[in-house]
Amino acid sequence: MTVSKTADVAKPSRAARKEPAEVAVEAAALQLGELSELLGYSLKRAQLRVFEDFLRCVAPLQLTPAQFSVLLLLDRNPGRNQTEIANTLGILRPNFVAMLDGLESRDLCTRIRSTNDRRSHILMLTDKGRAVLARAKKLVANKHEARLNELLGPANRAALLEMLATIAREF
Amino acid sequence: MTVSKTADVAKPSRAARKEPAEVAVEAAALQLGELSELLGYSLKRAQLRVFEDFLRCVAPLQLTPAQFSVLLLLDRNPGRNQTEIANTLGILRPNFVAMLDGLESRDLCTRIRSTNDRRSHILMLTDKGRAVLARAKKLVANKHEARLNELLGPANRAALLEMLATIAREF
DNA sequence: CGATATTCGGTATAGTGCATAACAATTATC
DNA sequence: GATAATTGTTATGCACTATACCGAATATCG
Repeated sequence: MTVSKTADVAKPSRAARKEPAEVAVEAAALQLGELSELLGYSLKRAQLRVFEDFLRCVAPLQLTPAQFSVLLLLDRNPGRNQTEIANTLGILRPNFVAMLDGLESRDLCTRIRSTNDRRSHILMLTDKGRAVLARAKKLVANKHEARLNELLGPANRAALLEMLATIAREF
Repeated sequence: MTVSKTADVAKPSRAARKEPAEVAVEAAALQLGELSELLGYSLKRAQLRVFEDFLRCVAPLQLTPAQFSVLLLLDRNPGRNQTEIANTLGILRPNFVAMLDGLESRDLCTRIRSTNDRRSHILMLTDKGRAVLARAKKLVANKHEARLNELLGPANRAALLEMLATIAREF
């Protein structure tokens, strides 16, 4: 469809009349050109794919990558408040409120008013939160990361991770 | 960070308000734990950094990564319509309209009603568009990608690009 | 041919992510 | 004790994304 007059490859002209059995010509693939050399382009495309697959793999638990990262951080860092967790994840405090509301309403974590500083809320995983996190970890490891390992191989996957961390840290 | 893309708005000064706060005690760093092994996490963080740097490097031309990719595609694929360009970049047609409006209002490209199919708009770079693209390419190559080469080394950068492309293609 | 379906660009709209300003309560500073 | 800073929060705006729908033009097919 959309046969361009300047197109390089055209169907051999069956010109006079339209033949019904002629399947529509698939448009020629566009040339990406320098785009395929642009790191940001591949980076974003890959990121979208990976997040997409993450969501699929962990769909039974209804966790987004961001929510999963929060649960992981809470498990690893008990006794921290909202600001500390949000800062570590690069989430702005105002935007972290609604996110925590969601997790707390699902009984995955709780806010506890600190006795030291009654302004701050100490965040804790609930038992259910720990259970969900454990299940999520397994899904991620066995379905998500395993698939990446299969695609790239363990060595390449490790190298990729290292380079991405370097960029995130030092770029 | 937070480089506004929409208009001539200058970047909000970072230290405008909060200069004197030279904090003495920084809170102990949180443990990332399994987060550092999660590819999607590093992937997104790296992508944000790379886009941020892209915006900085190409700031004189006021081009976002998405706009740059459109100009690149138009240059490489003359005679294509909006749907083809948008599809190639993973942009939905409705969202591509405003984007083209912006580029066209800056006289970087034009929509030309196709004579073959009067529904479709053939997209073309203007002379100014080609000039801006040429300048943008230099900025990206000399400032942006050069910095990545410096950080990773040419071989690693190529390997990274290849793996990201593989993920974007086959994952 | 003519009726129907499809495609194209476009509008409207809703959801989400991200950023800033401002506020009450609390704590730190001097 | 007066002032400044911090914490969680609300409100708000902007950009990006996704879907439904529309008129015009074209394709399909009886």
